[in-house]
Formats: sequence, structure tokens, C-alpha cells
Amino acid sequence: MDTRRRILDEALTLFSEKGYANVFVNDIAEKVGIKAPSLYKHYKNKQAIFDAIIDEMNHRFEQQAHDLSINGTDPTADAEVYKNMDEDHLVKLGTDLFIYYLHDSYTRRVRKMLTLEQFKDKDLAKMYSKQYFDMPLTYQGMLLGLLVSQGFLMADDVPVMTLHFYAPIYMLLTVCDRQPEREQEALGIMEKHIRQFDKLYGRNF
Amino acid sequence: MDTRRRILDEALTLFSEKGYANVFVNDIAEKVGIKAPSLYKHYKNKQAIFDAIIDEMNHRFEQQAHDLSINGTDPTADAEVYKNMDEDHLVKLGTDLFIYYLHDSYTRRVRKMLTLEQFKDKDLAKMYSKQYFDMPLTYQGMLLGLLVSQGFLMADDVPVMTLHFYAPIYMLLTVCDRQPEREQEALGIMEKHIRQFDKLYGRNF
DNA sequence: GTCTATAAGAAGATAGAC
DNA sequence: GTCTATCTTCTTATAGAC
Repeated sequence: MDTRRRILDEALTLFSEKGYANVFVNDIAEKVGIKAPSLYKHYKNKQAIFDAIIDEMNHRFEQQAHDLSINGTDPTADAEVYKNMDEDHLVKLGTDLFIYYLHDSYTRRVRKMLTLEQFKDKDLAKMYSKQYFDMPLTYQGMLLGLLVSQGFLMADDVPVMTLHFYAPIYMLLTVCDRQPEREQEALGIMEKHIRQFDKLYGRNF
Repeated sequence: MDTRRRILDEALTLFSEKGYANVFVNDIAEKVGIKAPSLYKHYKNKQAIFDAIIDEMNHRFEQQAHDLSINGTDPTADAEVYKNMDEDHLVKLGTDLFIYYLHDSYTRRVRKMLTLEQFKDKDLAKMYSKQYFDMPLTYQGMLLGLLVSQGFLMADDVPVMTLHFYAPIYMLLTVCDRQPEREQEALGIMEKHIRQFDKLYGRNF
């Protein structure tokens, strides 16, 4: 990997662990394996490194939103997935998603960094809410809406149903981000949450 | 208010907005209305101010847990509250709680500060999880358990039911902390969430 | 307890050789 | 592009007068 890229990568790791202000240019250089002044041949200053990370993040988010909206509105693509959507399948879907978001290196570091920088300015605040509140509710709302339209679930308010599905998962994710040792506990709660969710929206409403 | 107290108060405000590392001793002194060196007559150094805030926080948390466990296990105290616990009362209970936690100055600043410092060390991580995950689930679990035992709600897994009640509220709280302009939107979602919660656990299970 | 003056050190950034 | 040497600025903290 070229130096420019490795700087972004190591900086993201450090920013996500300690926050922008607690990471020194020297720390980043050390991780990359160069001296601090060399770093300025690649980026104008420390802020420019942060900005580059945010830019890439935004680019990936947009790409992701684009991909999801294509698949999400394509009935044939999703119909395949939900042919046999019983409770166990829903548990597996949720658990897999949870584990992916928790362990995927890039996703996890971005989430933790935004957590630490979310109050810095309105753009970062908006970015956090969009990625971890609005987008998941929109996208998962489409999925759950499909399950409703196919008769696997019943609800008269899909957005609220989506909140009931997603909010506990989001909360457990934040717990594991700060206390990774609670992952097993969180997974146990996750499974019980989804089974209960399926019972609530699957048969009784 | 004496200077020692005002230092803690202004420091908490600044730490909650900008994070510990981005607040300079001079900023705190300025808010208090003294010069930075005078501050060292009251606290050994900047870290000692932070530690004092954390100590008071812990003290209040313990007090709170103590009070709640007394009221929570006292059937007569709670029975009164839940004589007429219909859907509208539940909405009001949830909304009032939400607005209190969102707007109460001390509570809000502590929550935001811990959000920014939660990855700093294991103690702070534990403190955050305890206050915003474990404690609410325990306490609200006791309340909802009471409603179950009194026939207002039905559930075979009260902890998961409590998660379904609390996680959306927590999530909306974090949205409003970073985007205060979304409070009305959040309150609207809150109400729909609680009404749906009541329908799900009140009649169909 | 508050101030002014100042020390001590850290951190970001630049200059210029290689 | 990387290095060493260095500058500049910012920040914490102390000294000592009032």
C-alpha cells in the first residue's frame, strides 16, 4: 500500500481509539514507519488528513446508499432472499449483520471516530445521524416492509416497527464498541430480541 | 456559588461540548472569571478537575441507584403511580422522562462528556454502560415488571420487553444530543413508539 | 485567592540536505 | 520522498508580589 494510503489508514485507527485531539502527527508517522516531517509531503497538515478520511467516508456512504437503493427497490433481488424467512432466518440475518458491523475493521473505526467527533460541527453531527439513524431505518424499513408485504410480518406502522428492530441492535453495538468483552452477552440478548420481535410482529397484531 | 464549585460547573460544560483535550485551562478560567493561574489554587491541575467531575458523577449515580432501588422495590410507592396506567399515561411517562433527560442541564452535560471520553479507559467505558445501558434496563425492567404483574402488560421475557421500550428512547436521545433541532421530530417518533409498544405488549401476546 | 510574569515542555509545521 | 535540525506557537504549570 502506498504511503499516502497508509497514513489515512493508521490515522483512522488512532483517531477512532483516542480522538483527533489526542493523536499527534508524530504518532501517525511512527505507525506508518516514517518521521513526522515526511508526512507533510503527503498531506498539507493534520487537519487535511482528517478531512481526507471524512471525504472517503462520505464517498463510501454515498456508494453504499446507492447500492442499497438499487437492491432495495428491486423486488426480484430481495424476493429470493426472503423465500424462507422464518424466525431462525431472521435471527441469522440480524446476528450476521451485527457481527459484520461490529468486526469489520473499516466500519468499526469509522463508527468510533464519528462517535468521538460528532459534536465538533454540524456536518459531523449530520453525518453520524444519517449513517447510524436515518439510513438504517430507511433501508431496514424497506426490508421489513417487504416481509410485511409478503405476509411474514404484520404491522400498521412500518417505520416504528423498524425502530423496534434496529434500536436494540444499535444499542448493543455501542455497548460492544466500548466493552468488547461483552460481545457474547450482547449476542445472547440480540437473539432473544429478534425472537421476541418476530413473535410480536409475526402473529399477534 | 464558590469558585471551586464554579470551576467544576464550567469545566463540565466545556468538556461536554468540546471534549477534555480541546478545552484549555485558560478557557475554564475565563468562564469562571479568573485568570488561569488562580485556578491552580483550587485544583492541582487540569486532570484533577476532570477527576473531581467524575467523582461527583459517580457519587450522584450511586445515590440515584440507591433511591431507585428503594422506590423500585417498594410496592406501595409504585402501586399508586400505576393505578390508571393506560396508553396515554404510558406515553406521558415516557415523554416526560425523555424531556427530563434531554434538557436537565447536569444530566445532559454528563451524558455528552461521557460520550466523548468513553473510550479513554475501562473505568469510563464501564461507567457509560452502567449508566445508560445496565441501570436503565434494570430500573425500567422493575417498572415494566410491575405493570406486567398488575395486568397492564403481558410478556414472557421482561428484560427483552424492557430493551424494546428503552432502546428506541435512548437512540432518540443520542440523536437530539447531536442535533437539538430534531427534538420535535424525535418526540413525534417517541409517541408513536410508545403507543405501538403498548399495543404490542398490552393485548396481543 | 487573585494577579503578572515567566518557565518548561509539547506539538505542529518548515527549511534544506540527501 | 525521507531525513535532521529547527522554528513557532500553544498550553500547562510555577514563582512570587499583592
